[in-house]
Amino acid sequence: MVRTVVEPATSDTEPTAKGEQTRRLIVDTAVRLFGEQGYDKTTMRAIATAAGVSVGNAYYYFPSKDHLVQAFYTTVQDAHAEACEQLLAAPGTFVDRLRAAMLAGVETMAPYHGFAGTFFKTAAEPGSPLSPFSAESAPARERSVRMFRSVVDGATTKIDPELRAELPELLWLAQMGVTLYWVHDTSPGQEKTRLLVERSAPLIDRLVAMSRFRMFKPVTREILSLYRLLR
Amino acid sequence: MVRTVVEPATSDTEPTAKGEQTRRLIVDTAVRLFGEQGYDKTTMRAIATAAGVSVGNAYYYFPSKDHLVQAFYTTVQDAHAEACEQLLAAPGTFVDRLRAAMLAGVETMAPYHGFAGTFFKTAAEPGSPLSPFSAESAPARERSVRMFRSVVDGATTKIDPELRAELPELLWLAQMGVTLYWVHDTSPGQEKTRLLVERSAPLIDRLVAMSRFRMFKPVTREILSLYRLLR
DNA sequence: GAGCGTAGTTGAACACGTTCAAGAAGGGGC
DNA sequence: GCCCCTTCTTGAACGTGTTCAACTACGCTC
Repeated sequence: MVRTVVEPATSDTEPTAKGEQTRRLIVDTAVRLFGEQGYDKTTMRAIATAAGVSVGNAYYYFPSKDHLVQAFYTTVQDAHAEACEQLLAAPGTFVDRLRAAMLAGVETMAPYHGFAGTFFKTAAEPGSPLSPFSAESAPARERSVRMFRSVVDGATTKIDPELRAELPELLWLAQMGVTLYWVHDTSPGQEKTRLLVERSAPLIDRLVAMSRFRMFKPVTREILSLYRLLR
Repeated sequence: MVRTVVEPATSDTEPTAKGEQTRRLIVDTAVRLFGEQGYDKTTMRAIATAAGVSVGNAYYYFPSKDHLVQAFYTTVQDAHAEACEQLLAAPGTFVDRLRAAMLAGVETMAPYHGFAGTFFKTAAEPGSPLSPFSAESAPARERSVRMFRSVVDGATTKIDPELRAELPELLWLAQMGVTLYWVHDTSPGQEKTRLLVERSAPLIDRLVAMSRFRMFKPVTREILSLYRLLR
């Protein structure tokens, strides 16, 4: 029996060899073109041509152009997570770790600010797979939350245990807010967003610290309970 | 060919009589169709046909389909402002007025929840005239802020003067947040959004009340200063 | 009235995202 | 070899938002 180069391909990551290859080819080409010339300028025909396949073939693998952007989105997010891993290796104060993580996010996205808006547009649509709240985004979202959990867990600062459990998700939400601001930030080099991070990190730190005092318990509880109810 | 009968329509706000009339005709038709069948289903050709004009004519008055949606948006916002005027006529506690105003907003938007998402999509784009932060939206935004100022001014509750000045804008921002949640809210009748309003109004009220205490001054100052810097 | 310039109007044409019926490639089972 | 089934691939075709050169209607001056 001749062993082919094709491995068993049970059910793990590759359904079939051939298909996965063209899929990758299309994704890579699309990601490259998105980065080079932006979302709107990059047409499905251009992607297909550059990848050496037909338009219909791209649609065999991706239901829509949006789904191709998600691949791009994932790439950026992976870069962010990777950058954070190094930054958060050593423990430190909560404020330092938070600032570092958030700043890394802004830094990672920076090259794409020009066309981020046009894909942010589709991400804002409720039903879109690109929406940060969508089921399709769940892996990326969880990865990001896990990263913020590491921010919290590696922090030497004291944090109220009840808040601590939910804090990673809340910080992720804050990061979404920063991203929202960043997308609309027209200041040169998005310096205003950097300012926002620089100053809101200590602010969040202070609020977290305050929540440990007895007199803030009711309001902290209320916020947490409301958040749990509505997410 | 059906000719619409043109009456004088003595100009009070119109630059020219004829143009303004077709403009209105197109807007009204578009708004009607948007409400009837949603954003995506309503094509520019359908609008033009229903209005009895050509496609190109619609583009003579409106640079894009998005700009037509803005007319719809303005209509809804006007309804909200009008509803609030009655609700806020008599003075009351801050929390009651805030809840009433925000709830009225949700109530006004409710009929359009089905297709709100698709137009929200374009509103989220940074450059879009539909963006709540855009120059084109300034009148609507200012009207809304003015409404929240009336919420604050008519309140019998004591409020820190420094906060009081910025509070209307912050409340408008909160309202934007509620709207953001509302758009993504898939609960029946958007009851979760109503819950959000019901419970966040007392929360905001409590935070506002707390900000009067001496020990909160620094953090309040920092928040306000950061907000002023970044808006 | 004649001429002229601006405002208003038209519909064909363009490029795009997306769909689909049709075909090609590949791989077992006999 | 042959058949059959699934996976993959194609490109023409559809409907969309948008553009544009051409045309018409109107108000103005002389």
